Amino acid sequence: MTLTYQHNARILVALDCIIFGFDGEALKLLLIKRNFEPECGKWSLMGGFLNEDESLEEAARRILYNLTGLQNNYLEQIKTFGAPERDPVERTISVVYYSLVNIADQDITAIQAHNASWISLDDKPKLIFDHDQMVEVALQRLRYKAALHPIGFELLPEKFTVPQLQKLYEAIYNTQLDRRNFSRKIMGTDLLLKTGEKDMTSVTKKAQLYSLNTEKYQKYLDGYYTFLPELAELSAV
Amino acid sequence: MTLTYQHNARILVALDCIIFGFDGEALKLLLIKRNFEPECGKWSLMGGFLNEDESLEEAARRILYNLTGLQNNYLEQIKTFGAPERDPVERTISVVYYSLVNIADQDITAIQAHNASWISLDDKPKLIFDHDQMVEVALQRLRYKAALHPIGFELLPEKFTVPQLQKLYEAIYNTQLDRRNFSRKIMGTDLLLKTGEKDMTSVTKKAQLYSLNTEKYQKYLDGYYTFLPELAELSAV
DNA sequence: CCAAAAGTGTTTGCGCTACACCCATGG
DNA sequence: CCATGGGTGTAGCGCAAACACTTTTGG
Repeated sequence: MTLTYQHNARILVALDCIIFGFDGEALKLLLIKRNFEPECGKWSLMGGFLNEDESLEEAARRILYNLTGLQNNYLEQIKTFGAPERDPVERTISVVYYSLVNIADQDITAIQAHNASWISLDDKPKLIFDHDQMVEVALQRLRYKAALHPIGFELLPEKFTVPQLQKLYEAIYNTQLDRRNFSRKIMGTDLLLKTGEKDMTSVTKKAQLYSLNTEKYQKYLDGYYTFLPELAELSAV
Repeated sequence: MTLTYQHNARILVALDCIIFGFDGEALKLLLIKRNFEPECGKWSLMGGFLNEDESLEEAARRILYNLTGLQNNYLEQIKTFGAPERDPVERTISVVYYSLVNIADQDITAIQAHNASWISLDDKPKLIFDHDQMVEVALQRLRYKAALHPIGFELLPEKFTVPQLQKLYEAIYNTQLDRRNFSRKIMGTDLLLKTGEKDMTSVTKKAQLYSLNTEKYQKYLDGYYTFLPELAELSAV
């Protein structure tokens, strides 16, 4: 006799992705204006269902790739939502991931085909089902993580300036930082490599362009570092 | 026509619980020596399947209650495991929770009925499926969380001494701490209330018994606090 | 009176914060 | 030469780490 788990419920497993981006000014979300049922016409996260033969992370990457054309982004599982009535169509649990992408790398055609747009966190519309709650948890997690690990870089282009990095952190934590202290702290990590180039888009003094020291970056990711102490308390869980 | 998600796969959803306890000396896990299939005779975490009408947390609490007779413990979702072949019987994803319990409160009859025992982390046997990995992630998470939030108290009895609390932290992080600095740091939080009683089990000087200031405790849980700076780097993620 | 563990005090130094000042660029 | 924004330096303070000493208890 072959062993089975006969009498237990089989349930739909969905995945939803919170996709963060940064345009130099504000922290943004890639959201979908649904042109399909259910809740057609309303805003939601990008999602999909788990297939029989793929892992959760594979499914999340597939969904992300379909929407943005991007692969190998920073992707992290956050939490699984499973309230019985969360999807009115049928009992569905949803495994939620968040990803960090460099807006400049996106595939605009793919995004438009899905009827998606980048929307500032401040302008976020109400989303369907429990997606608002998912965004809330994702933002909390991003703040928590970015205060202790240098994942912010994932949102920037290859080459970036220190003031750009600062703007990013200010957007994530919705706060103001001291230019001098920020610069010293970041420089102290040895995470930045001088490229020798300067940011020519600026009108006044051109800032140095840096690239990420990927070797050190890996070490900082594996380890733990009070990246921005002043931000720690803003990242309460 | 009613809307359905017809063509997508329905999948078994399991829950597995990592149950941490502390006996005054070592950090322990409540593990099951399986007397049922599959993998009968081997060690595993306590688990079960999600029912149609319950939420994930409800299911986790049900499983925890069945094994220990305990309710209202500290319980937190960690991660969902979903590799296609993780359960050889049938495709199953597993939502993993960890809980902190006071060993003294357990229901011994229930535990024995499930063929479960408390086992020190150091003596942990190999577990079935991907359960070893789950424990690994749970321990990481406990360390990460306990360095920034005072959840350690959940593992202790109502009344406890400062040296007991210190022993607990030393067990969690597998390290030695300075008595003087530890005491000062903990006292500075105003989390402890003097009971006036003393620990009579000790042979030499009897230590003060304290209880938890639950009001302040809630605030510390909601917020963020570098509880034990020296431990922060041990809690890398 | 001694050993073992609990409790209190003190110094030192590093790192965060809050500032002031100089440099580069375009108009 | 002036406005804007980038880059570097410095003083003060608070907290954590590394210590020594006293107190309580049982034998």
